[in-house]
Amino acid sequence: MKIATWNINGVNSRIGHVLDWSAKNRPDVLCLQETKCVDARFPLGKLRSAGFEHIAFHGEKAYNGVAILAKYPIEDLQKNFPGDEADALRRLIAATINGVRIVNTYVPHGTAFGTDKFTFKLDWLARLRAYFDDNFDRDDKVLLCGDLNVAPHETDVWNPRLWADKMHFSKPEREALLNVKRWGFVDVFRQMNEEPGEYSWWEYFHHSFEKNRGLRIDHIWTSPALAELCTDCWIDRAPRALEKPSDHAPVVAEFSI
DNA sequence: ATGGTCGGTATCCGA
Repeated sequence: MKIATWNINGVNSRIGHVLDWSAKNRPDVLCLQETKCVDARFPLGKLRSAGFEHIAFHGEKAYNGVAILAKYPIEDLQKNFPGDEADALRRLIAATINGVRIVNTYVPHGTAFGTDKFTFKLDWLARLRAYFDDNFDRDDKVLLCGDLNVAPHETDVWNPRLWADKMHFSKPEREALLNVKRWGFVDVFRQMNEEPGEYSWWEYFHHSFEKNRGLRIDHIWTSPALAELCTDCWIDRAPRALEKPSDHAPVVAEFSI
């Protein structure tokens, strides 16, 4: 079973890239973030034609939005945290597919230190941890993926000294994300890859991609039980080099399921 | 260490 996560930065603007990449890489599940469209504008027909018979999505006008595209049936679909208001930002969608509980998230960016949006980011990550405490068992097959908007370790940042006090790598953000990880998650990308210089996001400017000045902020984390079944995990940089790319690259994991 | 660059239904905002 091949599961991928990709912040697409506008699913309608990037539909060609999604279709091409899916045809070539044939994921069984593709989790998208930043679809940036209301449900009525979600390109359901095109994605169904691409072989994703089972699709769940949860979007809003212009911002946020998450989706799960799958070749197997989707069970126990959940949108946002239990108890969220109906108008809460669309940042989480979860489903059980082939016995794997998949939680696809677009963690808040944070915008700037000292703002309400930064507090919202830290609070959201605390809620994410509580959500796993309340609803999940480490002995089950559990997978958290998405744009987690934090690079957890120095090897996940092209220049840790420069980024030490910047958004995505500040101490409070790293601590909040590592607190989620302490639920019991295994970072399956790091389980499979120890080398530095592997990133999933590069700024659009300063030729960041060409210089490989990026951050690893898109992740696939699993429960220990599922990590044992992981056979490979990689970041596919190819779509980031295309014309009009998303600023993020897909992260892919394979499991012997 | 900056200036720059995207998408959205937009002429700024969020990233």
